[in-house]
Amino acid sequence: MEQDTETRIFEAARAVFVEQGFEGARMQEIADRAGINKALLHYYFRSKARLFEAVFRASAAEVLSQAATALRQDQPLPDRLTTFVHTYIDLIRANPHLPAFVLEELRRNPDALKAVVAEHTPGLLDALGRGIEDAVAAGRLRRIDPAHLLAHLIGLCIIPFIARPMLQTATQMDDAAYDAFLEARKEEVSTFIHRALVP
Amino acid sequence: MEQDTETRIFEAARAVFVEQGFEGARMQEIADRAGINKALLHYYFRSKARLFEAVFRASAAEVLSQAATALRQDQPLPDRLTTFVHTYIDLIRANPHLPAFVLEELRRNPDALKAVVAEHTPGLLDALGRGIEDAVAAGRLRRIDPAHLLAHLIGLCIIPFIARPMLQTATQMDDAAYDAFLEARKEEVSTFIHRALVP
DNA sequence: GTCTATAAAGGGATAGAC
DNA sequence: GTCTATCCCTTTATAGAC
Repeated sequence: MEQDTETRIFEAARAVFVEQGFEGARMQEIADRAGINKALLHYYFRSKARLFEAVFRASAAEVLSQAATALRQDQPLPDRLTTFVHTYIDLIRANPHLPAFVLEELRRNPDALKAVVAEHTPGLLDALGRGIEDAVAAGRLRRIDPAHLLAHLIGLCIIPFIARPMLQTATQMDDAAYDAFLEARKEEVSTFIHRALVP
Repeated sequence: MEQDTETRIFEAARAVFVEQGFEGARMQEIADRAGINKALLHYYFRSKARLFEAVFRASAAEVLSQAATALRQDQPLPDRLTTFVHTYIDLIRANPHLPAFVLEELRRNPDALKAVVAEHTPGLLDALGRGIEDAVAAGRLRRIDPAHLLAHLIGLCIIPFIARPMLQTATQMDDAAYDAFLEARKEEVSTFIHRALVP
C-alpha cells in the first residue's frame, strides 16, 4: 500500500522544489510531507543539492522529451505545430509550476540543463528545419528560421503560466476566466502561428 | 566624484538581487560590491526584505512603464506593435537578467507585482482593445482578443532571454551568434505578428 | 532503516566604539 | 555615518542509539 520510502521522499521533494525552488525549499518541509524525519533524507540522498539534482533531471527530462516527441511527429509541419501547442499547453496545465521551476534553475545554474537538453533534443532543430523545407516545397508554408520558430512556439505556450499573476491582474480575470483563457489559448496560438506562416 | 552611500548601496543591491534573486542574494555580497560593510546596509535600509522591495519596485516600474508607454503610442495599432517589440527587446538586451528577476519574484510573492501592475498599466487592455477595433474598422487587422495579443507580445519578446541557455544549447549558437539572433528577432517578431494579423 | 539529539556553518541583524 | 565585533536564529548535515 505504502510506496517505498525512497519514492515517497522523491515525490515530496519534487513537490516542494517545484513550488519553492532550490533556495526556497526546506529539508524539514520535504521530510514532513514525506512523513519521515530529516535524517532519512540524508540517508537516501546525501545532500540537498543531490536530492534537488535528482528531481530536476527527472522533471526537465519529462518536459523536454514530451515536447521533442511532439515536434518529431510524422506529420506535415503545420499539423505538427498544432500537435505541439496542444500537447505542451496541456502538459503545463497539469504541472503549472514546472516552467518557473525549470527557468529558475536555468538562472541559478545555466549549465545544468545543457546535458539534459543535449540528450533529449538531439537533431531537433534539424528535424524542424527539414519539416519547414518540405512544407515550403509543398507550398504550405513560408520559409522561417527554425531557431526563431522554436522560440516562438515555446514563448507563446509558456508565457500565460510564468506571467500569470501579471496577466491576470492586467486583464482583471478571475481564476475561472483565466482557466478558460488557457483552454482557449490552444486554438488561439495554433491559428496565430498558422496565419503567420501562410506562404 | 563618489555617489552618496545610499545610492551606491542601492545600485549594488540592484545588481545582486537581479542576478541572484531574493533567496540567493547575500547581504555580504551587496556590501562588498558597494564597498562598505553589512552594518551600513541595515543603517540605510532596515532589513534585507526592505532593501529588496525598494529594488524590485524600481525595476518593475521601469519595465512596466516603458512597455505600457510603447503600447499607448498615438499610432495605428500595427505600427504601435512594431514600436513595442523594438523598444521592449532593446530594453531587455540592456538588462538581460530583468525578466527572470521579475518572474522569480512573481512566483515567490504573486501579489507583490499587483500594485505595480495596477499603477502602471491602468486601462492598458482597453487601449489595446480600442486600437484593435480601429484597425479592424480600417481593414488593416483581423480581430483578436486583446488579452491574447498582450500575451503573444510578451511571450515572443522575453522568451529568448529567460530560456537563453536552453535555446542556445538546442541551436548550438555561440555568444556572438546568439547576439545576432536577438538583434534579428526584432524584425522577425514584428513581421510574424503582422502576418498573423492580416485580415 | 529509522529515530533523537546535536554539531557545524551560514547569514541576517544589532550593540557600541569612534 | 561608518566601522568591528558579536549575537542568535535558521538550516543543513552527522553521530549514534535502537
